[in-house]
Amino acid sequence: MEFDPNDRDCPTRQLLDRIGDQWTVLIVLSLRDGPRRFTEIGTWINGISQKVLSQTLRSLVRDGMLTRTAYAEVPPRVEYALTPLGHNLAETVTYLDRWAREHMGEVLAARAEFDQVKAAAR
Amino acid sequence: MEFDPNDRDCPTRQLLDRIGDQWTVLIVLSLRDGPRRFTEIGTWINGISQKVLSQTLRSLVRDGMLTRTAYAEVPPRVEYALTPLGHNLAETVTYLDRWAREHMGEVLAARAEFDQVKAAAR
DNA sequence: CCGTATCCAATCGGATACTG
DNA sequence: CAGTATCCGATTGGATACGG
Repeated sequence: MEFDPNDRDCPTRQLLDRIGDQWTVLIVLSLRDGPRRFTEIGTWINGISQKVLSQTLRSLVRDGMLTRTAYAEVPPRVEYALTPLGHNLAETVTYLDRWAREHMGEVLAARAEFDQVKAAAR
Repeated sequence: MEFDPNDRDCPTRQLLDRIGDQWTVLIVLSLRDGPRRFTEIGTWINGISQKVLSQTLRSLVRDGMLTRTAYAEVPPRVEYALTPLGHNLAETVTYLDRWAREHMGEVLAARAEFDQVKAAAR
């Protein structure tokens, strides 16, 4: 069976959309080194709201990337962990992470250059 | 200099956001094999509107990923091509593409499983 | 602690129409 | 052909409040 992301109706398009979700990448990265609790993830990822974190986690569980384990304790404890499939994604996403860190300087420079030329054109 | 995508104000966050843009990935992929024209890209990527294509291309040029070359012909011809930086991103994004194609089946199965269990719970 | 529910502002993105 | 401009519906996501 073949998948073609260019096709609007191909499910891979949905997958790329998911990765495209800015939060998915960060959540997956945050779980590379082992399971974490709900609040831990939220703290690690600066700026995500509780609602969005909850939504994103749920859909990642649904897609088989994460497992959710609730312990019957007081106070309650819930841990999220990557599945094998999730780990696989994490590896891929790690390339993105590395790329962003390595090339951010070039991008910033390109932007400055672009904006300057544009301003000079007036 | 260090970058931390977890920090809300870190520019790498913006970079990941850009990659997160569903269209960026597809546009970059469409240019892997060489320069293409505006309409070509739009045709290859099923479902993108002219407006969004235009916007996305412009910001990719600004970020130094793409070059835009306009030829003084009638009818006009404009070609977009990856810069070295863009090629670099393309390689990284190719991993995503491959990942999506290879694991789409598993994701689909996980979803079906998840929805079934959820339905049975009622 | 770990969420869900609701409201609402802002952004996104499609459709359409119009220029160089 | 390669865009830009405008309108507008749909989606997103934050803030807040509340429940298990």
